[in-house]
Amino acid sequence: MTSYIEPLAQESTPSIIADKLRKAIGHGEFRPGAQIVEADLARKLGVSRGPLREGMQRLTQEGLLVSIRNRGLFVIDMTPADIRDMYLAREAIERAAAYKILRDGDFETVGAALLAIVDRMLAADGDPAAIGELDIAFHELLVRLADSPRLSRMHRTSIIETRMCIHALEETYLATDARAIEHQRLADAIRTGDIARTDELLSAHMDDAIERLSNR
Amino acid sequence: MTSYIEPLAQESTPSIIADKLRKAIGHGEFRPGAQIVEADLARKLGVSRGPLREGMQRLTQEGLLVSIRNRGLFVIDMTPADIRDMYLAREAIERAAAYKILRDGDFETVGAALLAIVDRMLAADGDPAAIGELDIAFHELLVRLADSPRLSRMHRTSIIETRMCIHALEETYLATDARAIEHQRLADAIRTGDIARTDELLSAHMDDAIERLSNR
DNA sequence: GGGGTTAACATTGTCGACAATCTACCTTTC
DNA sequence: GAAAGGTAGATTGTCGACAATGTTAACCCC
Repeated sequence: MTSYIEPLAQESTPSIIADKLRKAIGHGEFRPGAQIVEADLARKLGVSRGPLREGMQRLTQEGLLVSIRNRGLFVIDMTPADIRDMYLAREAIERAAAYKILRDGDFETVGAALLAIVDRMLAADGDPAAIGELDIAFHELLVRLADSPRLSRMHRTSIIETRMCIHALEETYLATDARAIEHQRLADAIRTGDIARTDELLSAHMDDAIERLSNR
Repeated sequence: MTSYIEPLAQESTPSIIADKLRKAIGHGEFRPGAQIVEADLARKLGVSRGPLREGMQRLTQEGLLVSIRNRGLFVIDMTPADIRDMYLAREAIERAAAYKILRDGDFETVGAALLAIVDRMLAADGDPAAIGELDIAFHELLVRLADSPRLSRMHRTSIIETRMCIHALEETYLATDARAIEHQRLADAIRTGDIARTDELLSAHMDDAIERLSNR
């Protein structure tokens, strides 16, 4: 049971703006390489340029936007090298998360929760968009259940970048059951507490993803 | 040879401010838990509150500052749980960096460069401040030589947090040769390309650090 | 004396305006 | 005709002022 009495965290305007921008970028509302024009966006969001700029600085810090002085802010354009680097970072984070869960977490419960997502993937019956979302949900849940503020924060950025990639090539996105099976094996390894196998599967999983995204 | 002709990256004011703030926090100029008063700081830095706020948003995103709405920004106070979480993240990053170097980098050169730092640690002859700086330099170099923008960016935040911890208890900081030896073993493992041993030593190294910082 | 209300102060949040800079196009010159 | 120079437009960078909010302390009432 969670108490109703908890410190109420009023989010600051810049953080709300940052969230909205992240979603927009992840869902392809801003194309990679596109310029973010402050005045336009401020008008659309109904705020002035000040808070908007503050929010955009957050995304710049995360590496989702790149700043060119006196020119403006641009959405990052993921080169093949960027994709590899992003998966390197994601693997580092998710490995640490899995390791923490396996070592001093309730890996059986976590594994079961992950398998529930796999079930929904299998039920999605080849719908690329749905499977893509569930794929991301799987990895988000894995890191969230590791209960590490730092890993979660770092992971969030990687997830947005993953979304960008998936969105950029949704049409050529392979939505076979193979994806679901891969996740199922991983969840099973976690559920049974098999560290070595989890490590191996996670590593292979990332390599597969790079492979898929590079051969477009 | 590096060419003199290269794209000149003019850093934006917020990013310069963010750098200065990171240094100040890392070196204990702002104590953990202290409030950052915008007007004062803006005057000291010779800028207006606008760019300053943008820079501070970056540190908020990194988790170095926490924002309480209408109250202000405060330097993070590292609880024991935070220290553990920080080392979890640092280990994840440095492991990935070491792994990348060992797998497809020039691990002999990297190992040699790291050993050079160890030599300076041994030559520092027990000076806590010098050894602390070299300790950090060792880990910074390790990640930098992995040549991964994302790992480097994530690592930078962790390093500031490490600095905060070291600075907070510099007086009780153990400056024995044991620290240098630990790093020496690690550098040697990398130089000889021994993945398993690097993994093991890195993990033990982080556990040691947590141990040291928790038993104050 | 404890609890509640009120007023003054300090600090942050937001905005609009102006200055600095860059890009693109047009003009001039050889 | 091509290159250099100049100009207009658009966009970002910076600032100062004002509004909103929270805190503190004094004061009053019970």
